[in-house]
Amino acid sequence: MSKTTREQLLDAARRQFANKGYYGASIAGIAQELGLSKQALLHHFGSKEKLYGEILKGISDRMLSAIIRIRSDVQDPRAQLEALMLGNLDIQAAQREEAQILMREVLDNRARAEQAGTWYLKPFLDALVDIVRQTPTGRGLGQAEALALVIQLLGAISYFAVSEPTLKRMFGESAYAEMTSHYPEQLRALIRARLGGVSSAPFAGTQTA
Amino acid sequence: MSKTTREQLLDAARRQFANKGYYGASIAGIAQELGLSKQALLHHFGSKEKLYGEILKGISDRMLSAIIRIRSDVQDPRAQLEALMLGNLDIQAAQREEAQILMREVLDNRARAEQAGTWYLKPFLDALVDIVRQTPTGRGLGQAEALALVIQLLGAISYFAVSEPTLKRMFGESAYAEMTSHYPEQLRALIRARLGGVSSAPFAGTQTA
DNA sequence: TTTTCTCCCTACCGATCGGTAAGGACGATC
DNA sequence: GATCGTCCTTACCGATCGGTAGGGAGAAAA
Repeated sequence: MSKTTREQLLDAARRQFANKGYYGASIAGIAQELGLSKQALLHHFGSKEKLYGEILKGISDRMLSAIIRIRSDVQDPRAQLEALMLGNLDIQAAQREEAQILMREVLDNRARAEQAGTWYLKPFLDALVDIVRQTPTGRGLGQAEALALVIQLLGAISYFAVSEPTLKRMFGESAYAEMTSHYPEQLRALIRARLGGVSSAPFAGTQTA
Repeated sequence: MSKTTREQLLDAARRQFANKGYYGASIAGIAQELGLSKQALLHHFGSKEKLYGEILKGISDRMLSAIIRIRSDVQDPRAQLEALMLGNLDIQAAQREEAQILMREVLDNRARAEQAGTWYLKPFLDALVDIVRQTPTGRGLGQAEALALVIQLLGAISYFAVSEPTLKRMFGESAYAEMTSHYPEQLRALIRARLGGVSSAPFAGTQTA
């Protein structure tokens, strides 16, 4: 409740960038959500580009810290993957918006500030490839094959997070809710089918014998 | 070489809509690609919305006819899935652009002409769910669970098609090319791991015993 | 030759975009 | 009380957007 204007603006901006994209969202529209003029927004962030950059940085920071935390908390690489996929890239409101922003970033391929949108994805992908190649299935794979597998898994979860509004409209609220309730288990099934099952509970952090 | 102006405009429009999105692409920019003015484009299509609609319709027609063709040509449902995923949603230039457009359509969630972007996706998804529920693995799944599985598979391939420019920039042309060469086999591995292997060649259309 | 149709042009319109300029309200500091 | 920085305002700017109005070139039809 005691959120600063700046934080409220960031929230509104994240929502609008996720829903309409960078060009589709206007700084006037974002500011209007709080009953402010666009110059109030410019006062806090300087320019639209800088505002967007701050949102990207927030996403990046969250992802990287999640990697570090999970890699130190969890031992089994397959459990690490499950935790990263189901935990970090979760399906909560803010997380889904972030997934949408990332998907747009990947789609747009624009040279925004020296590929600001991609430099921070690289360490995330590298870490995932690294983890995959530590699993029994992944040990036999080359770098490119492991990357292909990572992209598949990322796609499986991102696509779901991203297509929520469309799926809702297509199948109705209740059908979508039912599907959502099944999605984590289906995702776990996919990861295990492809990489081999994890011995115990996903977050247990099974010690390396 | 004897492509009509109209067809060339459609090609240019598809490319620009894929790269920049609906709002990012301008009709003046599309027409300029052929050295024409935007009124030349408006003469052929009437409005930007109608131009975009024609492109969506083209994608829709291609997808639906692929479903019909494959469902009649191939018997085994798992082989149908493989054929639809690896054949229809292929990774050629035009197909990739179509995948990008569809991804943007799914992301945007705008009410364009009574959800023009989604009505034609529905039968495609319905068909895929139908096919999945004919496989040994899918027979035990409810509608929602089967849909979740379909979204996973669609995500795995769409995400790859869509993130090509980003991946290229991140890992370099050669690494991307190597990954691309491995992708179909990795995708087949994913489908088989999740749905059970197909007895013989994927396109053989194994008769129902 | 005149008419008509196709295809494309220049010129212009209102709306909206991101951003600048200048200043008012208000609390803290001196 | 005067000064200063924070936060926000209205007013305005140039650029670009999709779309309209009207006309010119040129082939086909009369």
